[in-house]
Amino acid sequence: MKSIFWFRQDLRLKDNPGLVAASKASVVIPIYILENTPSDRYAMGEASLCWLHHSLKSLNESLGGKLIFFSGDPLKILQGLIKSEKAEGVYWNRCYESWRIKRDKAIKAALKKEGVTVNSENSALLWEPWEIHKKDGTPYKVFTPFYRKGCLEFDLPREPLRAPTLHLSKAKKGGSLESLKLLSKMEWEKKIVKYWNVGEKGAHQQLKKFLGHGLEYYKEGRNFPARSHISRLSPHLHFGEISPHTVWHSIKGKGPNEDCFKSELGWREFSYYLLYHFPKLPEKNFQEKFDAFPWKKRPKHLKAWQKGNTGIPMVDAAMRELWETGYMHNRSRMIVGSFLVKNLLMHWKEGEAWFWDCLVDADLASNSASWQWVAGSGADAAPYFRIFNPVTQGEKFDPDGDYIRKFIPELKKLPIPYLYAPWTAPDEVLEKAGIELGADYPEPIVDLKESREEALTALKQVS
DNA sequence: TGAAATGTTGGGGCG
DNA sequence: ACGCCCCAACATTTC
Repeated sequence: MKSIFWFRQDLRLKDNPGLVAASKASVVIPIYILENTPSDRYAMGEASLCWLHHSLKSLNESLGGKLIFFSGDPLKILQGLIKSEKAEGVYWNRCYESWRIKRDKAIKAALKKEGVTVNSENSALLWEPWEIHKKDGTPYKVFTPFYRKGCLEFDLPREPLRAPTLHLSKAKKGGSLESLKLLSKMEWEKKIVKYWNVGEKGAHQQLKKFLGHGLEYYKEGRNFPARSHISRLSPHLHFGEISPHTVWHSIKGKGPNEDCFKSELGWREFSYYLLYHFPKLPEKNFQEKFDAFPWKKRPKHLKAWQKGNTGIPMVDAAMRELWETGYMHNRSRMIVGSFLVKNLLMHWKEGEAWFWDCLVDADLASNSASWQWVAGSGADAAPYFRIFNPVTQGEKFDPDGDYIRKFIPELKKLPIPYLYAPWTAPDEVLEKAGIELGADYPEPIVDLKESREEALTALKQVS
């Protein structure tokens, strides 16, 4: 007897409940489908496609080259395969984007009708979104009670499963990884390979590294973008190269920062939870009062923000980190988010779209929930008056200037404290550092104080 | 997981 | 020794 296992965002063998279920039932035909999406909005961005390519390559190696690739409409592809392979079951792990939930439901119904066994499992979340609710039955809208009362008191995450013993069969039809042409469009590949170790093995190595010397100072250290006290597991988690359960249980008893890091996994759950209960989260303001806000269109400033040419070093270093590595430190994400939405008064969707394209960890739930959080329009969001000062943030969280100098080499010779605000440096300091403002490095595109005042006045109206 | 303005306190210099 | 002022350091309030 043969079953199809459909890999999706669970590109791993360890702790993979769907794969375990399939392997218990029968010989397994492993496949991956590059799914068609209801609109470009949901199609993967460049960085994600690049990561996906390498992750699939690694997975295929773990499967002895037996993974077969398709692209298009999953239902048609599955129906075709079931026929040609005489398969009797289809297994997968659940995804939580609403278009996928709807689509998977339809697939399940159609296949069951044809007498096929269909089984889906949870591989991605510590708590299923529909299990957690307030006493009155409505969903939580505030993180702390969601996490403490809703999740932790509901149940503790299950132990991770071992990789199953697989009896694999290679599908006769279908294509190679190269046929998906995931790398066809851009130059990201070389960069990604340089900065990351993509795949299940890489994910576990990264976890080990974090447990070895990141977690110990996590609570404090995670605020400093130049230091390595963050897990950097987000892309691995997004693609399911490692499960949140594995991470959760691996940090048990690992010191005083354990709970702090666990609650970050909690925020990931909260984002998925919000997306599940409010499927419009990627498109609509969670708080409707923001719908009327007159966001500005300023294409030149948007471009300057995207490419890290705002003239404000902490913002530019962060944006260049993103462009260079496909990743951005969380402290930096808050700084550039606040700057775009508040100092530039541009819609959070502009930022969300750029991150979607550039981040290797781009994730519909986390990305839209977090941008709405920054903008103040989200659930349990930052209040409208919380506006980061990128100069102060730099002074506090990049005290040695390492982060700025790493990503903005033209400012290398500029001494502290002018490094955080080059426009305040005396002429002779700039000259000595070999910088001509406006030529070697831009003048700031907005005045921080004025734009702050303007944002406060404007945002006060809707709040 | 803010920043800036405003308020309070207490030590030290000085007449 | 005393009152006064200055101001850094910290606390509170406001947006």
